[in-house]
Amino acid sequence: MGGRRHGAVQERRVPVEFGGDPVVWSAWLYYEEGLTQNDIAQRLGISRASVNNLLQTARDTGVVTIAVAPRHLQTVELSQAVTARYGIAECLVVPGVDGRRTLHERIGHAGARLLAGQLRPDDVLGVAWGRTVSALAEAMPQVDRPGMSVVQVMGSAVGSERFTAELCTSTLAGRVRGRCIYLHAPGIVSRPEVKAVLMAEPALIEQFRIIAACNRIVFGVGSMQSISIASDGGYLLTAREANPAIARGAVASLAGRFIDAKGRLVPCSFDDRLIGITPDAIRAVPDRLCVAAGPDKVLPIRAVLAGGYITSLVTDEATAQALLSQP
Amino acid sequence: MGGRRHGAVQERRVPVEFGGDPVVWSAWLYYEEGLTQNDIAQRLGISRASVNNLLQTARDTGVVTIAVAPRHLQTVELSQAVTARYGIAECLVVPGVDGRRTLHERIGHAGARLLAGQLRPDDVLGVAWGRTVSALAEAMPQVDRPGMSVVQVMGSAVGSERFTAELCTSTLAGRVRGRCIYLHAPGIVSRPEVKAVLMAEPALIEQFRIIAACNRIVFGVGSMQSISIASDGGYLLTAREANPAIARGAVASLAGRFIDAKGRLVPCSFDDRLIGITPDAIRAVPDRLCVAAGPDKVLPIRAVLAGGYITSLVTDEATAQALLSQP
DNA sequence: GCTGCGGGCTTACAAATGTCAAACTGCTCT
DNA sequence: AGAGCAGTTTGACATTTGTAAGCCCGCAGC
Repeated sequence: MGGRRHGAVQERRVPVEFGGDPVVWSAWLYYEEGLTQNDIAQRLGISRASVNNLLQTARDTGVVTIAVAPRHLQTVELSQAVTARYGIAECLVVPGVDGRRTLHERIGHAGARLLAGQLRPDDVLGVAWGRTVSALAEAMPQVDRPGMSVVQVMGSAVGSERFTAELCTSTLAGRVRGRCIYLHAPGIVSRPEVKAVLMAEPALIEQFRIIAACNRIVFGVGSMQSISIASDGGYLLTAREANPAIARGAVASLAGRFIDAKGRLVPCSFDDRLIGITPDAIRAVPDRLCVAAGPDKVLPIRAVLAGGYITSLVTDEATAQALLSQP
Repeated sequence: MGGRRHGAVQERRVPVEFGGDPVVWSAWLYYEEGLTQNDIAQRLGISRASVNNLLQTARDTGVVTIAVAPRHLQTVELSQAVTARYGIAECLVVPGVDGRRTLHERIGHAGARLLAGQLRPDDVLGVAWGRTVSALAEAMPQVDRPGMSVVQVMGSAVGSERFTAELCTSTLAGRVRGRCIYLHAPGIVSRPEVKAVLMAEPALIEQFRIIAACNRIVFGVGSMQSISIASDGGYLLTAREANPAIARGAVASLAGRFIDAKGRLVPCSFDDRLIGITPDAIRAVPDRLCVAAGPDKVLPIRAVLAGGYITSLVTDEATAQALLSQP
């Protein structure tokens, strides 16, 4: 009632002269002019709660950007130590907190920030598959890069719908408002012959041509322990198939392929049934961002670092520390 | 005491592993992880007030960036109307508020934001002189553009120390961490011969070569009413010198020269005693940002718009409205 | 060794902000 | 016309944040 009367008494809410989007106005008045939400509410003839909502919207839609410059995070000692020791271009180490967000979400968030700062207008960005990559896509701020292409680099899973390769790709493409290019093929097929047939398809040949043109790629890395989880999703492999690889030294899975502690490919029975980017092709991409953290990821991360698959790493405090303790 | 005892009892917070700058750390936890200042204080083992201070520092030093995307401000109808009607590339209209900041400060602030978003690594930025330009320089956020040059395009005044051309230039150069290039000459000299002598100096020839190389320029615009003010500063002209020009239709001063309502140069007795960029040279710069607002600036802004001296305009609500009302 | 001084940290308080259930709008459908 | 409904907006409240006066500590001078 107070509000109603107030409004009725005199002012034309959002009056004629009030030229535009109240979201933009309030964002400006609040973040740039330093007015309080109260002042703004009065000016606009709406309640303070509404102003609060407008500001929320402004943040959500990217009208205002609040960001910690990633280069400052890199000044943290841990980051620099990792960068120096493993000879990569950059490393982001996020603080280990025990809030309600999962580790994946926090790493993904940081990765998104880093990525957002790096994207150039005409980038061709390859996107792999995984829980952390998915979190990264979700956390990606809205940035306009209409000239960009976002490319799915691993075939699709059949199982769970929440972390599919397509979803990672399309979410990310949406956030940058770029072109979204799917890989229309299963991630793993039943027989090598099927793969051979598919790979001969013009559509797939074209797709792999685009994949080879990526100048940037985002991926996670799997531990051998998580293979069983992956198989739950019906995606990749059963532990039965993985065991022989483990026996031959495999410590990590990178885009579905196994590598050993030195980063060397461990050839496997199912390699010729996988459809997706190869580790060698990853290494050919100029900027290669790996997002991964957790105790079980320490060895895998070491492996991809050793293999030279990474130029940028996003991880957390504990994992970084483990990476730095004696091999 | 709570705090003291607590700290003494057991833990080294901010432990060895705490790799870095508490400013960066708290900024990340607060702005990216969404923890409250309380949570952070606990984690870091300091008081919440200190965390608040750290965050303040983080904002001041540019560790976190909070910005309203200028392109959203442009969506405000007024901006669009001005852009359409006068055929310029962009126009920023800031809300008219009656806070404690002056009009100059608010316009300068907005201009700074716009400029910050436009600057490219190798820009050569020309800087004129004026109250609003000065405010722009002060409000400029810290951005690293080490490859940039910032060039003074008008000779120096003798009078007041607060708004000198050198100060505008050097402040701006400092904010972008670019090279600062002064114009070592008076803005106006006593006799044409003096100007001729100066302009033959190799140092000045070089300077004007650099000025001609600007790909971007920032300037204000003077009204004929403000001439008397300018003369107070001992800078430009006396009303006595200006009057004949007014009689011949001058409505605005642009970098010391007078122009009429159509934007045409009004030749004056003192033109050959002014040292600085010419209006024609301004028009040769690709990106030309004009910052100006106020009732007395409406005619002058119309004039520079008519003359095609502007590609980007920053002004306020009232001025934009006046610009849009029938000529 | 005592005393006075400056910087930074803290405590306590006042102001500003976020949240949520309830009220209100502008619709559509009967 | 009236009821029902989805999406906003609002007022009240609990939490979070900003701030300023005071405290503590290390240091220089006596």
